[in-house]
Amino acid sequence: MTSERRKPYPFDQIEPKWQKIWDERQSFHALNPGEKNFDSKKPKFYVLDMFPYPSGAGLHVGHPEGYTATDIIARYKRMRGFNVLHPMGWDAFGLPAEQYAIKTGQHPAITTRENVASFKAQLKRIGFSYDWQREINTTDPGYYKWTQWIFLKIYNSWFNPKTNKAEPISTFHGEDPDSVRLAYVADVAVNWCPELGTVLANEEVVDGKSEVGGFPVVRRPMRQWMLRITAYAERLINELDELDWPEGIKLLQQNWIGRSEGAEINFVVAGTGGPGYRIHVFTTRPDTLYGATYMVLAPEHSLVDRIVTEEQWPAVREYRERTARKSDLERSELSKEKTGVFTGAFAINPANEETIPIWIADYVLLGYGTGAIQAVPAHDERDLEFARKFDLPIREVVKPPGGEDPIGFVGDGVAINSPIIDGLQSREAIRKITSWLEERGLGKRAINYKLRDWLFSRQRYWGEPFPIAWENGKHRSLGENELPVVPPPLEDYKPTGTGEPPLAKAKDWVRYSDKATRELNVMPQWAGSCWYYLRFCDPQNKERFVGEEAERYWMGSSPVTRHSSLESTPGGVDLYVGGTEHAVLHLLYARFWHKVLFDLGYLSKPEPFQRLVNQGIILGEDSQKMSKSRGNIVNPDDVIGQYGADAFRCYEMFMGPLEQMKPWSMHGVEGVARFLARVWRLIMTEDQAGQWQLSAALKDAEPTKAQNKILHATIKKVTEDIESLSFNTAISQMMIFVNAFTNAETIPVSAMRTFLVLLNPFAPHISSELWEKLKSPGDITGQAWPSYDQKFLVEDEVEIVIQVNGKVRDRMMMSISASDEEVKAAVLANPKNAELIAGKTIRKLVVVPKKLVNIVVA
RNA sequence: GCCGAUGUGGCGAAAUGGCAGACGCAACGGACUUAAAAUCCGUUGGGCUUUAAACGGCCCGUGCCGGUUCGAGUCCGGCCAUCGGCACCA
Repeated sequence: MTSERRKPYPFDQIEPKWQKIWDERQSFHALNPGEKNFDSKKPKFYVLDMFPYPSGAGLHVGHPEGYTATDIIARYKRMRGFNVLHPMGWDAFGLPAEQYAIKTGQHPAITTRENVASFKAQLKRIGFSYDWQREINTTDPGYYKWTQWIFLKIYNSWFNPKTNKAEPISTFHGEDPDSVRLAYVADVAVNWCPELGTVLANEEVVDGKSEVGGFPVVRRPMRQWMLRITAYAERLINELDELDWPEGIKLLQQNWIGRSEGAEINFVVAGTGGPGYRIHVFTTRPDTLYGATYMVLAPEHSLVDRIVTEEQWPAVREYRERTARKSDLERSELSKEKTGVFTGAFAINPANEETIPIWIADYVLLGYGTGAIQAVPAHDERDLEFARKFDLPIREVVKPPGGEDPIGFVGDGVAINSPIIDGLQSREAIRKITSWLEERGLGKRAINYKLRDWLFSRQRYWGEPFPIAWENGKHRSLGENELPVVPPPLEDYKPTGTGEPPLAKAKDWVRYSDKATRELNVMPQWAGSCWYYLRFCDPQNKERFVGEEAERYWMGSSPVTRHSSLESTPGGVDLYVGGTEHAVLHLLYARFWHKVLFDLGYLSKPEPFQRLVNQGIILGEDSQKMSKSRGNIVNPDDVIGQYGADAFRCYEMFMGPLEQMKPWSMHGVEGVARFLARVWRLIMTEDQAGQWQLSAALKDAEPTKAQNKILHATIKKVTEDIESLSFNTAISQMMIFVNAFTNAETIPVSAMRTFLVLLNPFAPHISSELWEKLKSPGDITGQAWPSYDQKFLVEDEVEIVIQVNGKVRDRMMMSISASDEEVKAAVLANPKNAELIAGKTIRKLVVVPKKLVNIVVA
């Protein structure tokens, strides 16, 4: 015999069998409204996974964690009578395929096709109930045609501040529509990564290095496409309120958007007076205006050139060049020590007409606020550090409430040395000085956001080309009838190294017409994932990015979930599960696109995802992050080969709470596999010849009272636990059920059938097979979810715990119907208790009905 | 530095303010077996104690310190540790 271990039950036969049946019957295909046999009486449920990038490395055990959770929900909801949309697809544009193409010359489309095929095979092997007829791929021209189409909608829109929403550009009546488009071109200092030969978004840069590959990143001005996501900052914050997302994720987005309320104040450059010589600063603390003893402009600020004095020019020029050369990494590394240079110019403080020096320093960022600040060293840590280093004056203008040292105090207190607002609390002082400034035209109330516009172009090959042509230095959109814009075939995918995109190499393709050339940049990987959940509703539609009726149905209101108190929820997808790594980027970008399309009237809801759940990371057996270098990666194929897909699924869920980070354990898989084998042997026994036969203990008998109790307790617990995504405890309860029936002389078939239905979402293969073996009617996936009967759960008697001063001393059985008074009397009559409380005074007697009595004595 | 999450046996974990450790793993003991695997049954937080042995009895125990309460893993205040996010955002 080889070392091949005998399988505890024949999962290696039944799992492929049922997967094939589901495929052939298309058991999980969801019909759209208007299709034949569509049942409009059923409520809808849209349960979505974050679709994967099909990498060459294949699936690891982290992917199927969330996928298993959603699959359980999908199967459960179907049994509860919902029309369930549960799709899967591929986020297949992106760097790895392109890098691979550079190395091997193989077209990314080929690698992508191969990787998708192996990912799909792996997912099918786990038995997920995806509707594969709805499979989509972001690199499919039939898909990215609509990604480009949405870009055109964004390009041809502007954000009308009066209506607070996006409108077609034709409704804009200003001089230059190009200045307000939601997609625009700007020369911006971008994160240029020489190694990758491309520009990266802020979010793709970690600690001054590229997130992919860890290469150094430097700042460099380039002409780039930007999306005006900042126009939506307010709505992106406010409309989080009614979403059922983890509070932590909402907070992450709020902080990312970073709303600050304050004032914009105008300073005039001394000795000039012209309107072109005003410095606008943003501050959250206008009440400290009297404490401003100098000003700082960002080194790149446009006013610097015009105000620097003759003798300061060399120093300023030298400083600017030095900061421009700094990479992000250097800027943050050197941030401990403040640097800066005096411009030689002075400004006038509008509050007291005082003349204060103007400096430049790289601790003031061009991209935030107005790129200029009033420096109040007494009440701002950074200004204080700077003032101390360069020996600038420090003036206290806020008195701390607790009598702390006012120097460096940044909290709220009472205004001092500030004639207009002296004696006022900070909050009140802010209000007063802001109106004072407003009345005199010296400033105004203002709100600022940390959020920047979205850098939307990449100098790469493997992405969606822009549907844009250039003529005489001006951009214009291509017609919708020209979509999709397909990237040209290339022999050489390598970056040009100059910052010019690889598409420049396709000379014929680039020439759009005699006069016009094509845009050479491609879109970032986020583009395809910004709207894929919409395409799933109607993936084959050739006329529209999503059919109106399909969108209204799947992205519309579903019966109110318990997580929301609202009549109608703002989000369309009922449950979205994925990793926290997308907490800000993908989820913010998708919300932004969704809102634009909603404003333009293409969608029925203002938010894409009503309920979001983040699955926790799965660590290796050594409790370390899984990684190639640690050699602790667990491959699902190995686990399934040894224990079966059902055991794999159940273990993924049994490990612990879904949201929690937890380590993998092969022993744990074994335990769950044993549980499934026990389920099998509850119904099947092996005869002399080694054949599986129906167990002799199976009878068409009524369950005993005890059996009914545990059966109904299991129905109750499993149902409630699935609803709350507490899959681990649902499985525990099913284990308790199986333990109770193991060794039972009589196993009622009816109880087993009910149990198999409960088990089905978790372990669909074994439950399907046993359902069939029991000659049960129909297919198990078409069964109705069982409900429990309270009458089986109630007992005649309950155990009452007796405590003395909070400590358990005894327990006794009491009738369920006993009144508090009867319980008290019985407890006091109990001889053992009498002994315990002998010689003491009873101070109090606490009775918790059906549970406990606490005798408080002294 | 700021924000957030987490902290319970040897391990993964469970517990509407009411018996801490369900369920699983590991370990140990037993049954079955020529033997092993598999399977089934049992023990298993720590300490003390009664007893010939067993049953039992008592005390301590949910990161640390304090509070509220008849009663706290759970609520409140303060700390510590680990992980994640942000980080010159004026």
